[in-house]
Amino acid sequence: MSDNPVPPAPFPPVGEGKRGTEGYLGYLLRQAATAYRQRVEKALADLGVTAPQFTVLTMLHAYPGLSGADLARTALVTPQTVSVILANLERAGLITRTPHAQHGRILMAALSPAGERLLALARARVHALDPVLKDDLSAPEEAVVRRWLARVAQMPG
Amino acid sequence: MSDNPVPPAPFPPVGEGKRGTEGYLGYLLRQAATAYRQRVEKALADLGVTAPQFTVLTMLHAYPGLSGADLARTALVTPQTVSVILANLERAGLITRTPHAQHGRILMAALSPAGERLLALARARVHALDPVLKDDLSAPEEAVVRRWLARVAQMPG
DNA sequence: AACATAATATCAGAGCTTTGATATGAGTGA
DNA sequence: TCACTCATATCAAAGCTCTGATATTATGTT
Repeated sequence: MSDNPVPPAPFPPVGEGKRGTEGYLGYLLRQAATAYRQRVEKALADLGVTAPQFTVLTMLHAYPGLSGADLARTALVTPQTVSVILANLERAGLITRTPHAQHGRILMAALSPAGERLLALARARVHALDPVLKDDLSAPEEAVVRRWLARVAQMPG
Repeated sequence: MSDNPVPPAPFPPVGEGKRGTEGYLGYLLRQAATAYRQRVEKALADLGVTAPQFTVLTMLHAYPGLSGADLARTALVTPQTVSVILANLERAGLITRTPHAQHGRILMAALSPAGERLLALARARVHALDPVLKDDLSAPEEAVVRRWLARVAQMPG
């Protein structure tokens, strides 16, 4: 057995040591965001809307008339990415796009009535996840987490 | 002007109110992870390796011989996703895959010499980002953030 | 031994995301 | 006016990610 060419593949413990709180901050951030994104996708799945679509719908509800470029800057993604999401939302009849009055090139997006209805359902599902996300953080602890997340999001690319 | 069919598109302030520390925790988490992922991709771009590939290479360096299913569970993604990443890594000559001695179906992955060399370069780049990520957190604050991220990552899907 | 169950791997399709390239429109300056 | 620059939008290709389906291999049950 000792000269078996195939090593026994030591199994990494989950949530301990480098796989837990001792790991790299970036690794932890990625794992947490991945887990949360999947919970959001799961909650929205039967509504036929994806997490990125929900993000765009939410932004358009808060700020009707945003252009694709505006949305891209706000969501920290490229204009090309937003273009794909907007195309899918428009095909689903959830948004409308109208040319800007003065600026001929700009397309202003806004929720359709169907989009508003769907967003109301989606918001309830996603917001129900936030208390779980809050875990057992105390108020000062939550403030620390919020401040850190906001700073990381705003760091220069 | 008041009956202009095109509203003036109020511009959302960046980093304030709902777009800052007062926003939903889930929104903040997504924004922070997106911003960090893009910084990682930027740092790795000229090495020809992506962030997900770096993650898999790192795991295989720490635990040689992991199967695709093992990697999927560790990285919190589906086996199909890992399958795509492994195919690209193998095509690039960065990993090798050998059948398990007993378990005929399992393919054990490990870094090739080229993969080890590339990972060493990539690690230096990515690890250089961690101090920046640490921002100006005090030791107790960092502990709070780490504990929260680890918990969110381990919450049931 | 035969069947059922579970784990592993992969194919197919859809959507998200990036970089790079292209076209259009607005504004500025020679 | 013409050219230059900038912003907006989109196409194309590559990679990541998901759900759903399929094939193969072990294992456990009868």
